[in-house]
Amino acid sequence: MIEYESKFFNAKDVLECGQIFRFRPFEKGYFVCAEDKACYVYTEEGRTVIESDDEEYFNNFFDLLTDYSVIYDFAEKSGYPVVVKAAKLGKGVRILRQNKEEMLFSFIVSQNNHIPRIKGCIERMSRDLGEKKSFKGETFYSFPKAESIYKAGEKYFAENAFGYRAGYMSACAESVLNGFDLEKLSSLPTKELKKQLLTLHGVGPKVADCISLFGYHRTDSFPVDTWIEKLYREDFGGTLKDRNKITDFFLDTFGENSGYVQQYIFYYKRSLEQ
DNA sequence: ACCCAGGAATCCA
DNA sequence: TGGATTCATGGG
Repeated sequence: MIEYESKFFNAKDVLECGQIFRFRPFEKGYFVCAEDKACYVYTEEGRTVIESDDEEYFNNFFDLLTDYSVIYDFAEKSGYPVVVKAAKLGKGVRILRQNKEEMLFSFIVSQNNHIPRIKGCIERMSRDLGEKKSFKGETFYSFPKAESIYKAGEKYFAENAFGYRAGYMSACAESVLNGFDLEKLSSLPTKELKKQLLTLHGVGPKVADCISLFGYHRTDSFPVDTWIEKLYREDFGGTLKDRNKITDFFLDTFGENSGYVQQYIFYYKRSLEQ
């Protein structure tokens, strides 16, 4: 069991800010799945508890070595009211260190899709193509490997409500099997990493930025989706229409902390409009 | 019936 | 290079 005392870790904030899809309410908190592992996490009065069979993995997963007070202070002193408000609301947000391949396939599913539907697709896919596991008496399934996704074929995804993303799933699975090495890209600078991710069929700028931020922990990434675009117009008075240029605007403004700011404001904007 | 969602590929000028 | 169109699906 890991115990972590900090106001900069809140299970709800971390899980519901949009960076992860495989979690569900459980007892006092949440049951979280990552790769072929699971944990139980809850926060009570500024104290977060993590139970798992692999503490080293989840110690890294929840980014426990990073001091988020520095990041929070940066947001609070940014000079942008919306960023200050967002950081206050999502004080317990952290950027998880998730598996690269899982991020690739998860965010392919995410494009032009609603979050509840994304969760459903990923859950069904894991049940059908992953391995059955259990933790604390709960059944869960590992995230399927590229090989399983490739073997399932485009037909499986088309028949299981993945829509036009079905072809992207098998195309990317094929690339990975044919030697597209996600781990090897770790040595590249962020711009070059993104450039390489963009060569995958079905991976555009937004999905590449999500993989870069959540899978490689490149906080000099700034995914722009419809929510961020709306926020950019309404709260930053922005006029640019090209999402690539909107990304550049935020990168120029927030630099190495762009990814953290992005999660704060994405979570904030969505929580307002529910 | 319409609109929208953590967009990207494709076509077209 | 930049803009419009097309691509499935289901919840509101």
